[in-house]
Amino acid sequence: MAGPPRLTSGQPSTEGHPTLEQTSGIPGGRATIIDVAAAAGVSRQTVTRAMNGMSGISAATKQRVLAEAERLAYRPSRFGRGLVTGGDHQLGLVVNDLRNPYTPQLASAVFRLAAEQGWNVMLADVDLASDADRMVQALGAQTDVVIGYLGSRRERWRELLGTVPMVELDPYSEPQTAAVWIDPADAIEVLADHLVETGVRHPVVLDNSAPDDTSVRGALMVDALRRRGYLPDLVHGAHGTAECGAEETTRILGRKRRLDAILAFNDVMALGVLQSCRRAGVDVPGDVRVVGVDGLPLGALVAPTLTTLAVDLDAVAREALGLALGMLAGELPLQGATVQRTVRHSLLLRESA
Amino acid sequence: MAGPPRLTSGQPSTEGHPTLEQTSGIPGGRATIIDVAAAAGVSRQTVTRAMNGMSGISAATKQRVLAEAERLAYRPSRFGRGLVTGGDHQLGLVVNDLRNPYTPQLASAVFRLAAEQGWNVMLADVDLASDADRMVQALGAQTDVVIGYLGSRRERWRELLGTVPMVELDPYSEPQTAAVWIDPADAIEVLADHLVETGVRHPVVLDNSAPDDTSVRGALMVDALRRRGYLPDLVHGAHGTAECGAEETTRILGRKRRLDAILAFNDVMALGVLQSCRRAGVDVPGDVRVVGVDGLPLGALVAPTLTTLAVDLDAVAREALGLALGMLAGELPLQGATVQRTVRHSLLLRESA
DNA sequence: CTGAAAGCGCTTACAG
DNA sequence: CTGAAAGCGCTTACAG
Repeated sequence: MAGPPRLTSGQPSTEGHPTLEQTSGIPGGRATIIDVAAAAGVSRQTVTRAMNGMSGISAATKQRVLAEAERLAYRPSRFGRGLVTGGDHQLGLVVNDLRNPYTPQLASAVFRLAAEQGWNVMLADVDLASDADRMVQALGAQTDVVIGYLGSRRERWRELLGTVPMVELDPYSEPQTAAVWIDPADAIEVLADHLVETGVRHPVVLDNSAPDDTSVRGALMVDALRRRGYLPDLVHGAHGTAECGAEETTRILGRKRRLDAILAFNDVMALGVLQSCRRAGVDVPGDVRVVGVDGLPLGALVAPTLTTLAVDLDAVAREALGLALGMLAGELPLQGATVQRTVRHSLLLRESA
Repeated sequence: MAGPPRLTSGQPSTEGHPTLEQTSGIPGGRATIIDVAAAAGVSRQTVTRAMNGMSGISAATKQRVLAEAERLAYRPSRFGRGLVTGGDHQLGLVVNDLRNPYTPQLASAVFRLAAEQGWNVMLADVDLASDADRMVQALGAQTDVVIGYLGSRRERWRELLGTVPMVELDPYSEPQTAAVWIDPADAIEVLADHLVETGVRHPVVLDNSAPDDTSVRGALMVDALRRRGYLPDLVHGAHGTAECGAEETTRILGRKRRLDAILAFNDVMALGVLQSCRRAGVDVPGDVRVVGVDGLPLGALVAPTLTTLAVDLDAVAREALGLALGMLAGELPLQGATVQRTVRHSLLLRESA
């Protein structure tokens, strides 16, 4: 069995291939059904019949029409067709960075549920986008409803989306629209109790936030620990990535003597923490206990496996889609009164704590 | 700082909220610009001016129109608008399973590049989809060009996509359309040499395929090893997941005495291999060397870090988009003669081999 | 500041 | 088997 042929690679066999305009003579650039009809000497609806494999057309005519269509590189306009057929339902999903494993996990949950209901999904990754505002606006123009992470830009994006209904995921403060809260508070209490029981003395919270700021999640962790008599350190990691988690951990380990637990903002950062501990010869959970947040399957693949505050992302997707479809059906208000749902984390004990 | 409010959770405050039809009196269900114009007692283009924030409208009229629009839950049709404005460029991306970390890695590369050029991306995950065929057809109806993994269903999907140009990623055999090969052949040769140099004697290839089948990639590995005098075992894992990699490894380790290298079909399976080795007390790379394919960043987070055949997914995205845009611009043929590009893997030595 | 007219590209009845 | 007519919902000139 040989590898793929290499003759064509990097050297397309089409040098000097004439452009569409040159071959077709269509001045506007793109052929319409009128152009094809004229070229084939038939009416518009005969072209429709040929293109869509409908009945009521002779084999000869069909063949002639299809040949002209191909010659003119004719592709029916999705707008023209959608206008008359109504088109499919289209869901917009705004996410932050597909390279963070949390994102595809959420996206796949939304995607699966949407597909079951016959909805298509358009994705906007506002972290990867060169121009997030334009991207969000374009998303709104192409979709019937938008779900997603809006963060601090939500007011601006609410404007850009115009009349498109919106469901915010994990709002950072009281939302103006429909929203699904993802609430770690209960799980953090359970976790804090667990740390007490296992004899932890000097926990550190590794947040994902600017140095002068603290995330809601980080604040909840610190508060839960304080109420149990701890004096937790709060460390601000700038990026929510494994690299950042690793760097901060190396710094912490170099500085603190008596540290015996690290609560990371999310699983990905926690994986970085584990890596740093491993390299520093710090035993987890023997010397230091490590906990993440999110419940990514990934956490079960590392050694030690990662204890985490897990979210049921299928539930998040279900609630979000429920709100979105309810708004579209007119059963829920589009604006003004906000409708909210909550999905809570739960402590998933694995090996690292 | 308190957690999110819980008053509203699970108990929407909108019980008995009247439906759109009840409030608006629009029989068809959804209001159009005509309905709003009639309700506000103005013409259609005055409604357009109000909705789109255009000039040439008095504040009073604007306010009245917007109020009626909101009351009727009016949202402009994307088809009506697109027909006249032309609409945005829309790229369709067909992928296999977002939960496999390879997929978002590829998707994010495509996404970033597309966004730079002002394109939106619609995603179809044909593994998660309940009805993949319908999904692909819907994708074609909403997009200007489709890129993606088609596997063995490509002929059927080619039909479903109709006139929408298509770029196949990593075809399993000679494609009928434009395609980007992802070719591990060179890297496999380099890897095989490396295994020889490091004294490996009894390598096993852990493929992702049916028991009576072998993937191209697996076959290339076996062949490269044979040509160097090895008698490699070929194991068929059914799923290409970490779980599957782990299970098969446990089985292999239980059976084989002299195994000293495992070449996995992909990184995710290799992570399962590492996990199984760890649990069985088998040292990697001391007792067994482990290699994956894909070059996922994830492989740098585990212990030992994963040696792998890496692909430059940015290059894959670049080639694929180049072909797609070339076809749309009429610079490349849409059908018939196929245009192909190739991106090659390269050996990325980390700790596991 | 406002509206009557034309048209975007397609499909769906309806006649022949 | 084929075509003339109407219409999907919107925006873009153009007149007033």
